[in-house]
Amino acid sequence: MTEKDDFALQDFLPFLLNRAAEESSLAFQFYYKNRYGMLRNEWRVLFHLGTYGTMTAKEIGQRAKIHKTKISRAVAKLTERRFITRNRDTADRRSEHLKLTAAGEAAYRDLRGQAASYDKQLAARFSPEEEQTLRRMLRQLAGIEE
Amino acid sequence: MTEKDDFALQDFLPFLLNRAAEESSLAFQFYYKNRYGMLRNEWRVLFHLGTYGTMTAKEIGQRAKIHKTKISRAVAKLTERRFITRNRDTADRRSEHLKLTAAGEAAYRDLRGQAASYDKQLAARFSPEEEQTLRRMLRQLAGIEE
DNA sequence: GGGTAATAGTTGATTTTGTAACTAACAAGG
DNA sequence: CCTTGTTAGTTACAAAATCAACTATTACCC
Repeated sequence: MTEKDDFALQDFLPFLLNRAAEESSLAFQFYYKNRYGMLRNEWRVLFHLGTYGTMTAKEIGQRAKIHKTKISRAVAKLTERRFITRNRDTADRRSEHLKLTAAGEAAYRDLRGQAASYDKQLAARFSPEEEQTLRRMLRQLAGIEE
Repeated sequence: MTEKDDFALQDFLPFLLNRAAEESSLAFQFYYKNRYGMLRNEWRVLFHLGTYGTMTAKEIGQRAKIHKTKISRAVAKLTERRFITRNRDTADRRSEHLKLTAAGEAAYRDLRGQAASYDKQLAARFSPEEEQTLRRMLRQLAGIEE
């Protein structure tokens, strides 16, 4: 209809990235959703605490670039479900130190294993060099410092 | 805290993809939102009609993998704003053929130009070979046939 | 034909997200 | 100490996504 240009939606990086993100998230999302009733942000917070130990909401937000309201709600739900505990900092009583409970640890271990193998499966479509390049480029686009 | 494993959230492809998608969509989203008051799905529908000419809602959904309710609502809004027209198929009166109006064409042209240069800008961070590889890998992950 | 299933698209109820305003606590300068 | 500004985190309200049910039409097939 319109003049043929060499630019199509299928080539537009934001579109491609969104589609790839959605598609690749699907199978794993299914897992933590059905198995633990978690939402994406809850899984992310859980993962951070599992990986880095005790953190405050702010630190998680900075590292994962998740907005504070999302973290606040994720933390509330994870606490309610006894996956994490909150401890107010005695020096600065505005912030809280978050930490996984035993149940949280168990969920984390399970999900991390699942994530690792799923990641491997996704990456297996590419050569090791390609894979490395892909991750580097994505970090670049995501604005994540090396 | 927990045993150090070589798997971090920053390496998890679905996470990386999501972050990269979010980050890369931001600047462009600002443009079609502020300039045309469009939502992401409306811009996508517009772009499809601009690129492929007349299509039905179903066809757009299949190509872009957007759920039919999102398309239905996007189409309603685009029609209301006189960006597209709807024509019922005479043979199968369930489906409608959608087409851009002159105003829709104009918006499409503007946005496509904007998208193309934004895409170029994003890709400029990489070498031409890397860029090509990136798009191919993303198409792979997105499940878009070559 | 007449009944059942399938399809295109819409609508409504519920969840989830996004945005802004808010509370509580600390900081710093006078 | 008191005012002004900043920060950690929460909450309220609006916008959007999700999911299920719905209408209207066509297809199948006995």
